[in-house]
Amino acid sequence: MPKTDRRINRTRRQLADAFIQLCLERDYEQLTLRDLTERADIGYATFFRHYSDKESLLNAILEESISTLISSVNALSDQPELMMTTLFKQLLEQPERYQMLVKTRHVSHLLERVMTIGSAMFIEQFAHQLKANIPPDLAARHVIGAVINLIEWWLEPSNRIDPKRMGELINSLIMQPLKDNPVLER
Amino acid sequence: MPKTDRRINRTRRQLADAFIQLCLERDYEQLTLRDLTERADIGYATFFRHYSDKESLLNAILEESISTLISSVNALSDQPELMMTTLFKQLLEQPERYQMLVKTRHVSHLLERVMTIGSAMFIEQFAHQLKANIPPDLAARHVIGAVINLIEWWLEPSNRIDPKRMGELINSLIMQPLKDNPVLER
DNA sequence: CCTTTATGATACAACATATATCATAAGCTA
DNA sequence: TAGCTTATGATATATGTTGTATCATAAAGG
Repeated sequence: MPKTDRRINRTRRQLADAFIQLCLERDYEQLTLRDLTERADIGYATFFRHYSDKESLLNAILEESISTLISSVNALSDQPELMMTTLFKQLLEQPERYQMLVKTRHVSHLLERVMTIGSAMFIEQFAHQLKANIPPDLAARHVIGAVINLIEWWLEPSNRIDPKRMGELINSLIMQPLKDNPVLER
Repeated sequence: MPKTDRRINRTRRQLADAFIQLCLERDYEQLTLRDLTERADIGYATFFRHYSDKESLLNAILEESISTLISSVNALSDQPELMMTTLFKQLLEQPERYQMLVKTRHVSHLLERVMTIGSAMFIEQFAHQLKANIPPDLAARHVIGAVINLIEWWLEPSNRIDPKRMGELINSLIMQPLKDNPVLER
């Protein structure tokens, strides 16, 4: 792999940082590339030498973040609660970045992206012990959607409770209710 | 209350219909007002005589829909499962409209809007029987976010399972796990 | 040190938003 | 039905954004 020019890395880092800042300050929709390049302190035309448009930059940040998260969590797919705890610890490394990502999730189609990744993991872990009469599609969607929902809540600075506790809560509120525990049947 | 000119109602109905169609065909972001007025078959400038911008039109549709939903569901706040069943039956009256609304939820801040409405209802119904150590904020956010998530899933034409069953599933997957049932304590 | 390449600045075309104007058509009222 | 009122359509225009092209300069790499 050829190493990349320092200037390229520098420009892209500035763009990503400015993008995250501005997305949290105002709405993604009304963030213009002029604002962005000004905040990033690079020339306007330079933007297009790296990304074709605003959405491409967002997707680049998303893909990089997903890689980071996957590699920190991948080995724990057989221990859902620990996996969640580890995930929240990782989010704490760059909370603003992940806040931006969940805030703009409709643009990047983050949910669909995570569904693709997480469904296999989910089915392997849960499908065989699903409660009767719960459509597996619905179950997978519920787990992933509900976790992303709580992540979004938790990323608000005043809501950042202990990652371990978040793991426990997610386990008892989302994971356990899916399992075929007789006492849960109505 | 003064009755409104037929032309006004007609124009607004055409705009709303075209808006719903186009939002489902492509993304909200790249839907232009020229596309919209052309599809609605009204003059471009006429749009601004009714709404100040694209977002205002969306919010008008949202508020009208929320009113409809609330009045169909309001009396059932003490029977969560029946309330959910009734809600899903109501969604079936105009599925495309509600699909559009959940798809554009980031623009209209639908979640925040529903949180405002639903939190009071939620606290009255659940707060006194919340499991120990679950922050009420988190619980409210979880219920409302998870229900909206399943609504979005269910509105896909191939996922429209029986409303009564959806009520049962939501009750067992989302509502019950919040309650202070001893057997659920770990 | 010399070559390569990323950047900054600038100009420009295409397009979208938002407003203003005026003639016309449609609706309301008596 | 007649006549007044008002919403609409068409058009022109100002403004701002996107995306591309060009060229001189500065920075990086070998």
